[in-house]
Amino acid sequence: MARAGVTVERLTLAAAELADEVGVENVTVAALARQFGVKDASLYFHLKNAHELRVRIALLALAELADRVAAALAGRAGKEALVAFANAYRAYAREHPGRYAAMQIDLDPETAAASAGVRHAEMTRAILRGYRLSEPDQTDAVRMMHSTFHGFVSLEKTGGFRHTPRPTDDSWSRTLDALDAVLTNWPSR
Amino acid sequence: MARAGVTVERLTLAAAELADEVGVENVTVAALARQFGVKDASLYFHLKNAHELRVRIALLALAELADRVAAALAGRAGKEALVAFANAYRAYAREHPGRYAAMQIDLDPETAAASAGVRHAEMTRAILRGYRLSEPDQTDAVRMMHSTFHGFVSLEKTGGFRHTPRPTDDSWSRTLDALDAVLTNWPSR
DNA sequence: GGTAGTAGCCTAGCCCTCTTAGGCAAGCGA
DNA sequence: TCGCTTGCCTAAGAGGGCTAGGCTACTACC
Repeated sequence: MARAGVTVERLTLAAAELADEVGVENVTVAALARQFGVKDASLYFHLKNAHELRVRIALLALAELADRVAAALAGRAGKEALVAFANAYRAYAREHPGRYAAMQIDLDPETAAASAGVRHAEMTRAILRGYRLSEPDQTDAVRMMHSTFHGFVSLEKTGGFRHTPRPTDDSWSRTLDALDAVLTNWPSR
Repeated sequence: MARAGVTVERLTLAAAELADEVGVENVTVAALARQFGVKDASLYFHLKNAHELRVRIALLALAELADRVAAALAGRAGKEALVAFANAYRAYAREHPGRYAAMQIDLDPETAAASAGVRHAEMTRAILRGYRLSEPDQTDAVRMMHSTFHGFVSLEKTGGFRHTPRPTDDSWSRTLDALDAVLTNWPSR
């Protein structure tokens, strides 16, 4: 019997695409096996378990997002950098809902530390260079920014903004204005 | 054979408690049936399907959270109201992780419109009375606030803040300061 | 107080998913 | 060419979701 040529990389990519189509919760080992024309049990030669599959999707997404953000950030500073970062983040979440959802599963500390999440955090910090904040305000600001981005994107996706007719795009750009304003004028204790 | 006395209300409550213990994704019809000393198939007399169970948890959580927030908001205004709202929100999410997670599943429009989510949105708007914002800034501000709260709580839970030693409580209170600052000084277009 | 009718539970059974154990064959290196 | 590793297989069990159809306890009504 011919070999199907299954590798962890190909599995992960296929799983990520499947996640974007049908949602992470429906990314099943069996469905993936079908796509590769292989029996489900065979995938356990490449994978420890179904959870590992989801973790791999998350790690892939984290890396892809970090790349995108890095590209968006290149050559920009201040508010321009903030907006570019935010838009890259939101665009990725919209284009890849399944991958984005996978990013939200909690990784164990070592995995997280080795992930592109670290790079991501560094870039968020880099934005703040345009706003001259010192510690611990910088950390707080990074957390607030990330919270706002993630919260907005997440609520937008689950329909949390649907009861008001105002276009979410407009709210998004005004939210970024507000974020820029508060970063330039960070309150003292 | 004696009747077990299963009702949709008792099922929902038990499911919500189960969700807080083991996570929504592990709230299964079978597990619930075991808790009631009943066969799993019997629950389909009370429930359309497993998804309905999760939706019911979400609706319960939405109502409970709205109650909590309403209580916290009573007699307060301005920043005090903002902080009280935010803390009630975060406290609920921490005490009831499973219920909170269930709140994030997307409800179909009619269900959402009939849910306590509406009450929740109204209360968020009520906070802004202390900040004299007119439309559409008000809507944008509501969305930004909700995004920040949800994003922070959600990232905190999944460990998104773990790579920095700073206590999340401190970042939380500073984020609220920042939010208050930007609401009092909302940027013009 | 007997007797419908229905609400509440049950068994049987199907399909799907996850996962382990053990087997066979393809293809590479010696 | 031989053998060993790698990649796939079948078999099988556990558990969850759900449907169909049956039995029983309670209710309401005459």
